[in-house]
Amino acid sequence: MAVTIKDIARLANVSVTTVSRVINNKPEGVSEETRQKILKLVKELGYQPNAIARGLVTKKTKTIGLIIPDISNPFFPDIARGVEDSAHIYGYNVFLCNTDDNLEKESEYIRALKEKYVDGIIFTSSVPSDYQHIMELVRDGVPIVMMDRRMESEEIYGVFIDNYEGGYLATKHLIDLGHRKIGCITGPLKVKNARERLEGYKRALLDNGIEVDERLIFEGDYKINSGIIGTEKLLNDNKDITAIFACNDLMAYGAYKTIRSYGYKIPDDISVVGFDDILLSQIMEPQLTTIRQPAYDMGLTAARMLIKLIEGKKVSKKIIIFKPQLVIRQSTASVDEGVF
Amino acid sequence: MAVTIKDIARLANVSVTTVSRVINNKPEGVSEETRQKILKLVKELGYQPNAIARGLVTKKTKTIGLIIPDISNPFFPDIARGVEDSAHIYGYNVFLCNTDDNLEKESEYIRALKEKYVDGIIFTSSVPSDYQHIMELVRDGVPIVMMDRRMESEEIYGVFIDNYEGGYLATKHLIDLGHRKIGCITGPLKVKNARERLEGYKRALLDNGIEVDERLIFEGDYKINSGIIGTEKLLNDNKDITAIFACNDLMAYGAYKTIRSYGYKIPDDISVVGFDDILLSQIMEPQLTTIRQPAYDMGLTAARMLIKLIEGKKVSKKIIIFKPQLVIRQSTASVDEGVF
DNA sequence: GTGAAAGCGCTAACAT
DNA sequence: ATGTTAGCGCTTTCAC
Repeated sequence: MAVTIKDIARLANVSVTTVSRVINNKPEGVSEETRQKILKLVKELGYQPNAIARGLVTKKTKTIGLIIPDISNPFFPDIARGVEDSAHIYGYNVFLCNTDDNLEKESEYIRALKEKYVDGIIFTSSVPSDYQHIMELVRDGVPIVMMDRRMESEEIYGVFIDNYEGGYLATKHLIDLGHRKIGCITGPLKVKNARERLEGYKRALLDNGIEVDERLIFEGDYKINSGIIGTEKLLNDNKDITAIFACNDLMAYGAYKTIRSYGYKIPDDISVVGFDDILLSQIMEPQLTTIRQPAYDMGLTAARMLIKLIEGKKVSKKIIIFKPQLVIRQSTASVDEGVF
Repeated sequence: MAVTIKDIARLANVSVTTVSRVINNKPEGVSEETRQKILKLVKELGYQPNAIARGLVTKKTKTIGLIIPDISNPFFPDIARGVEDSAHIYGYNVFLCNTDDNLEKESEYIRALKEKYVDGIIFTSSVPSDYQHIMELVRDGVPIVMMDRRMESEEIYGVFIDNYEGGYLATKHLIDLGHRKIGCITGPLKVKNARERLEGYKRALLDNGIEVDERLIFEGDYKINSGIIGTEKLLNDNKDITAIFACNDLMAYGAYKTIRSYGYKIPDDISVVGFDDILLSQIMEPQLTTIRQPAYDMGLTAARMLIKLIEGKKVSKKIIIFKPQLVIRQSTASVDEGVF
């Protein structure tokens, strides 16, 4: 049997109230003498407060939930690490939940997290627009912060990256290099960030007097394989294509594979730009030019925001938007004019 | 205010006991009629049991802790995913804890997890041999399962890979290809798995009549940079080296970089073998020959084992050892005899 | 400065 | 088949 507050109280000849005051560092109403006596006993007996009992009365558990699609997708570990680091600093623990973008699993996790009285939840999931269970959380007063997945509602706090600008930057970079026939392999278009990146791509084209050609757009799913297939389709349908913007690095890697198998060289024949800047992008050869998302910082920020919300502190902005950054490496080159 | 068991009881004109019986699916002692009445109310009011209150009395929280060095190290996400999947199946949630192999952080997490009354803990950490706080957990009766980090104690459950055999396989493969001067970049030797891989390397050498040459061994730390530095040292000190066994894939990648910068070709001039088989190893060029660890399965297995322990079920084996597997890709080739 | 008592929401003997 | 009661370990009024 673990030692409880009662044990300490009995041994110190004081009430549990007094012990409670000491272990919670309440400054008032305990003489230095008794405080020391209690602290001594706490140490000797290795007393650890029971967070469950405490949680039952305070309704606070110092626990948050992190809901992501899949921790083994290389984009998420950095986010998770940021969230966890932030949480740890403030004395919180984090429940890891993988939904595989499955609405049902997401609901299950939400239910479980509510039953366990987490103090708040961070969502980094890319589920379509069925936000019902999320709005329900808001209504129930559970603090939540969205990441990556933008909500329409003004009610909701979140940290995001400017996906539109990311798509724009990537495309603009290619245009500046002289490319005109630029393929785009998008994420799943039911996901908002995928639509935004695509919008950025289109706008950059338009701003530079290039028409949007639907045959140059392929809807992928952010996984390697769709990069492979998408590039095949793009290459087959557009003989004059000189560049591909893959809307994440994993698909860019898929694009590499196909481009190679067609006997083309990167970037000599085809330039490629990715999105995310995961470790992979530095390891691929040639190293991938990509749009950097500061995943770790975003995780850090989201958790900090959530905890402020939980603790009733002022949160200056409801929405924090990080700026994407173009990282130029070796997968992009200017169009060799001789080609034309 | 959330709806409680009392509310349901009142509205159903029954006692809380009866409600408790129903929501916990106790088969005995509730008429079908009242059961239905209660279930209906539960649904209507959206009643969710308070897991904190339940935990306080049952001393079970349906929660486990996962302690790893760093989720952003590419080796751990798959493990974490396996653990979480397993946990989810059995109705458990998992706390993610990153220690950075820092003993102090590990202790902090253990304390926090104990305060939160997790039902058990999985350790995948590579801290040196200060096992005191772990033995303390065992003494306290907290079920724990070790992964990757082998304990001397017979008391402790765990799932591991045969690191010795992995090291042996890697080295033997190189020897079979005709290599004689084989460098080895180890993990941090305070970590047991690092020592075991090195042992496998040495034994394979010895078994094939090759002397162990300490100048061919460099102690790294499982990070990219030590692969870079280690290879520089190895290459400088041993002009006739033809192969390198990097004790994980990240260091193998570092080795690639150095080998390239010296103007050598892989595998023509230098063969490289890694360890882990993370996604990276397929993306590197040439694709890395490596020793595969079934990380996801190991996570799955560890969590299943832990939960059996928690629930008092029979666990057939205290220690489960997975077999490593040599995955031959393109970074190894037979020694060009012309070299000699 | 300190303590008594109530109660958080639930489970589990023990009655009936 | 159902209810009464005690109590899990803690915090929190309120009183002294």
